[in-house]
Parts: sequence; structure tokens; C-alpha cells
Amino acid sequence: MPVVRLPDGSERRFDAPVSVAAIAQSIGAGLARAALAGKVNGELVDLSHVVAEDASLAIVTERDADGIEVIRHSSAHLLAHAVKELFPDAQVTIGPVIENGFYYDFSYKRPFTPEDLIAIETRMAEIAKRDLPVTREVWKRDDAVTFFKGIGEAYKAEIIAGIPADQNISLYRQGDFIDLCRGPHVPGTGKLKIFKLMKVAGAYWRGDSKNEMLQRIYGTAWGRKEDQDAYLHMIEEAEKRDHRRLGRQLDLFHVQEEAPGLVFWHPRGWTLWQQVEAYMRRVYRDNGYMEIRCPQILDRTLWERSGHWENYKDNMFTTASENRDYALKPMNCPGHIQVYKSGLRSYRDLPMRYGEFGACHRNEPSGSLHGIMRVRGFTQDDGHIFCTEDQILEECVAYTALLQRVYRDFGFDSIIYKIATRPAKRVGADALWDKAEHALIESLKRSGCEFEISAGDGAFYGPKIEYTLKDAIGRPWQCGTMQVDFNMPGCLGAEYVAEDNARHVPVMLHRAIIGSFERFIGILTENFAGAYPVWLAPVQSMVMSITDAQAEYALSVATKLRGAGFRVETDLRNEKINYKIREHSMQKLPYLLVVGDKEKAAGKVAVRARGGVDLGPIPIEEFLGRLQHESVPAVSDPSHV
RNA sequence: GCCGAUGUAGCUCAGUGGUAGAGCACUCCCUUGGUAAGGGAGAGGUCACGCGUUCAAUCCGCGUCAUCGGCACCA
Repeated sequence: MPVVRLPDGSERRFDAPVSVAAIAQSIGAGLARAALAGKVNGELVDLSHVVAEDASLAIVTERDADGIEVIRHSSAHLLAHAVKELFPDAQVTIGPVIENGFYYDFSYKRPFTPEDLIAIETRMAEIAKRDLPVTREVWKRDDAVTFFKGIGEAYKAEIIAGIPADQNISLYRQGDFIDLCRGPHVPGTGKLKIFKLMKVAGAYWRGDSKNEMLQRIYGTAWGRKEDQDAYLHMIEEAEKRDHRRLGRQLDLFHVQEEAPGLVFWHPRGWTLWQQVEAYMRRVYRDNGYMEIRCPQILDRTLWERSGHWENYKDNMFTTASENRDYALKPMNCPGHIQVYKSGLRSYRDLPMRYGEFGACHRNEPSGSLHGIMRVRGFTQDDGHIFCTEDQILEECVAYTALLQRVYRDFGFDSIIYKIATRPAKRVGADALWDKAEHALIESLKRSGCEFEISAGDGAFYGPKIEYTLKDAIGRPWQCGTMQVDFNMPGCLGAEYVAEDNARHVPVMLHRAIIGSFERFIGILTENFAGAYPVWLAPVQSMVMSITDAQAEYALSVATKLRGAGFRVETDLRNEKINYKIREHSMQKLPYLLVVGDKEKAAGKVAVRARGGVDLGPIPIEEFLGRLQHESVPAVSDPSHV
């Protein structure tokens, strides 16, 4: 006699165990039609699930996030079903739900083509139209293994064989297609209406590059057509802010074949870089860091001692001269230790903070290069803090606060915190790792930050906090890092004289706020879609003459603004003002200044702000004041940075 | 690095087994025009690179490089 409690608080009493579908029917025919799954006591179940005891129940429809998830999961099965119909000798593997969609990995004798994708999508629609019931079956594990082996599904059999033997497993069947799945699924394929296959790509079996490569088909699926259209539109919009595209359009940088993974910075791009660097230099200066500069190339033996050679020699660029082997530095820390070691340090000197805009080179795998986001030559805002164990916590807390302020200044106010703990391949005693991990956890607690643990993702010499910012369209970018290192200072012989007059090894904290300049500028570009705030904009204003008669005045305006420290250019070309406005508008400059005879006579500039906002003619001094006001990072007062 | 796709003018792209085309940009001329493209003329390409097949290759085949989409990697 189950009593079912619904989300609105009402209760329904049933005389006998009853299915979720029947409960939905008892509530209303419309709801029954819309029902995709149920949520019983917080757990997602099929509509066929029978409620035998008192429970809370919600009917899941396409309006719920859970409903969309079920649709995507079932769409993955629909995809596999279609592939098996069209390519019977393809083998299925896994097909999970991902953000905005799903994918399914297949093993097949040849790669799928874009034409295959169209055929598969068409077949999916046909199968959906058949409205095949999707039914759940519970099997004994070993029976399932035998079954899948028997129908030639070796991968599926392998997956199931990995499940504990005493565990029953659930299979879902729709027509001739049957697949291992935890579920739940939609009650029939007819519920799947809004989906689209997006792309085909290679992916390793079980995510391991030592394994064979499978064919992965990505798809998107939604409850409502409008949502899918909005999603596809969002993708188009995201493409418009692609930093590679904007880098060309705004003439910021380029890359070319002769230097894969290395950036040629153009005047405007380099100006943008300079603004970021000047800001970060100030961050160093005002927060107790001493800026230094170390060599690009260092003897191989140094990298052997630091442990980098052992761990990363395949990814290091090397060179040789007169019987000596060298490597381009992939990191700045060993260099900073050399500066630290250049004198005898006392505990009174600690903490010592060094900062460098260190240019590093790493021979990244060719397939990983991506615009200026993933490159082989990059510059970090890299800092190292030498301190005692007792000072770690305070340094970490201060650093987190500093990072938050910097991100805010660049317009990012959402940060995700993760702690990456010891990896399998590492140096140093476990006791030291215990201490280091504990220090990081404690510091985030002290900072009041919510965080998650990312087990095994630490660096080989120490654990780290990973700071991930979210951009204007919600994409996460891991930029900042704070790493506690009890190992490398010892490897490279850093020490200090403590109160006890004995020599001790300092702890080293590795930290970077924006990470790689190249990548961060790429992120800024995509975040602002190229419309940088005034303080970052490579060109803050463009003075444009209407005719030759104002050329001299336009130049004098530019000179005046430049004299006040602003980045100004002039456009005196023999072109119509419409033409000039269009051109510079597309360059997304913050201000366009039109000067004609009227402005010339009045000592004014006609100001057009970005986005076609007409501010009208205003005196030069007034405009200058406006620029001054906007030429500092938005949130924090630079005097406090 | 792995799977797949792509590589034609500065940019975005057509195109063909008989050595190439558009729009924009560029140069010159006309135009001096008040808030998102004024008109005309012209110049510009070893069709990524190498080796094959062919009477003939930008096109077909193989290899290399780079880029793009994923996967793996990311100190």
C-alpha cells in the first residue's frame, strides 16, 4: 500500500505496488505523455520502475535537467543502435553523457566519414520514429559476458567482465539493439526528437594512448528544439570570439610554419601584452616580490639535478656546444634557486620572493598545439617564494587573496579551486608530501574557499592548488597555480642559516597567477571578444579627420592625448568619415574621435564610444579626464595592487 | 604523438589532368565627403614542400611539414 509523496507536497495512496508510469497517468494524461523517467527518493529510475513502498516521487520530463540527461543518454544508445544497423561489424564500447550532449565510441575497420555521419543521423531519426519500447533487463554478470562475447562485442564483454562477479547488471533493449547500461532511459525511442551529430574523432580505448584508437561520434541532444537552436547559435557566437580569428582581424599576432607553436607578436598585440606585463610588474612590486631575470639556456646537469631531465627530457629543447649539452629552460624554478644560492641566506631574510617574466620553451606534442593557447614558447608570471615551513600557510593565504584581486581586475569574478595531490611518479618522501598537501588544504580553508581534491594530479616535486577562472561565456580556464615544494630546493642545494646556527633547506613555493601570457592574452581576447577594456586596449582612441582641412588639428589632438600617456592613432586618409568609422569600429577600439571644422573651431572632439554610442562633441580636456578615469583596472584601486 | 579533415592572392573562399578565378584588402586616378563600405583603373599566385604516375599534375598516388577537430599529454 505505497503512499507516494509528490514534489508539491501532496500524497497519493495506491492499493498495490505501482509503476512510475502509472503514477504519472494517475496524475494526468499530459504528464504521462511528457514523462521520461522518475525520481524516487532522489534516485533516477525508469518509468517502468515499480514503487512498492512509501516514497517521494518526482516525474522527470524534458523540462528537468535530469530529463535532458536521460534524453542524452538514450540518444547515445540510439546512435549505437543506428551504427549497428548500418555497420553490423562495428563494435560498441561506451557512450556517456557529456556537457550539452553525448558521444559513443566504436571500434570499426575504417574511420567514419562525414557522409557516414549523415547516414547515421538519418537512421537515428528513423529508429526514433519506430518508437521502439526501451526495456530494462537484469542479467547475471557472467551470462552477460558470455552473451556479448557470443555476438562479437569484445569490448562490451571486457567492460562487463570488469564488474564484480556477484553483481547483477542491467541491460537495455530497444528492438534488436541491446546494451549494458545503468539507466534510466526514456520509455521509447519516440521520445528522442531533438538531436544532431556534431563530429567524428579518434579516441583511445579506455583513454589510454597505449591502446588502440576507436572512432568517437559526438552528438548533441535536447528536450526542445529552441534549446538546441540556442546551443548551436552559441557555438557560432563562440567561434566569432576565437582568439585565432580575432588575432588576425585585430592584427595582434600570427604564427607560421617555420615556427610551430611560437608566436609572432604584431604591434597591437604586443601593446596589449605590455599592458598586462606592466600591470603584473606592479603586482610583483607592490606585494614584496623582487623581479629577476635568468638565462634561457642552462647546462643539462642542472636539469638532471632538478629532476626535470628524468621526467621531461623528451619535451625539452636541447642544444650543444663544445662538448657540453644544454637545454632551453622549460621552467624558471631552477634559475631562481641559483639566484637564491648566490648569497648566504639567513632565516631573517625569509620569506624571499622572486618574480620573473620567464620565457620558457617546452617541446609540446604537435597534436596539442592550439593557437596561442597551447604553444612551445611562452612567458609566465612566475614567482618563487623561499620560506620556512611555518611561513607556508600565511604565504598561501596572501597569495590566494592577491590572485582573486588580479582576476577581478581583469574582469573575472568566478574562480574554481582544486587541490592536486601526489602523483604516482614523484620525488621526495611521503612525509614531506603529507605536510605539503596539508598546508595547501589548510590555506584554502583559511581563505574560505570551497575546493575539490584532484587526486594524483600534482607536479612531480609537489602538490598544488589549481585556480580556474570562468570567462564571460562560462568556460573554465585553469590559469593560476600555487605549489608547495619540499624537494627541489634540497636537490639544488638551497639553504639558509636558522636561529640554531645550523643550515636548513628552505621550502619553495612555486606560483603563477595568470600562468602563460600567451594563453592569458588568448583568454582575455575570447572573454572580451576583442573589445578590451580601455586600460588594456592596444589603441584606446582613433582621431579621424573629416577632410584634409582638419589634419593638423587631428594631429594636435593626438599629440595631446599621447602626451598624457594614452594610446592614440590618427586616420587622416582621404576617405569618407563613414568608411573610417566602419573600419575602426570593426577593430573594436574604445573611442573614435571625429574632428571636423566645428570641433576644430571649438577645441573639441566628437566622441563615438564602442558599440556605436554617440557621446557628441566634448572638449578635449573633458575627454582626457574620461580616459584617465577608465584607464585603470575596473575594480581595484591600483595603489592597492 | 595517435585518428580524421584541410592546405589555391594579404584575408575569406570558388575551381580544373592541358600551368588559375571572385569578393574584400592593396596601388594609382577622380572624389574633400559629418557618424558602419563613393566611383574608376591596375597590380598581385612555383595552387604547402618533395618524389612518383602521365605526352602533360594545382588536380591522381606516396611521403614530409603545417593548420583544424578530437584523443593522449600539459613540469
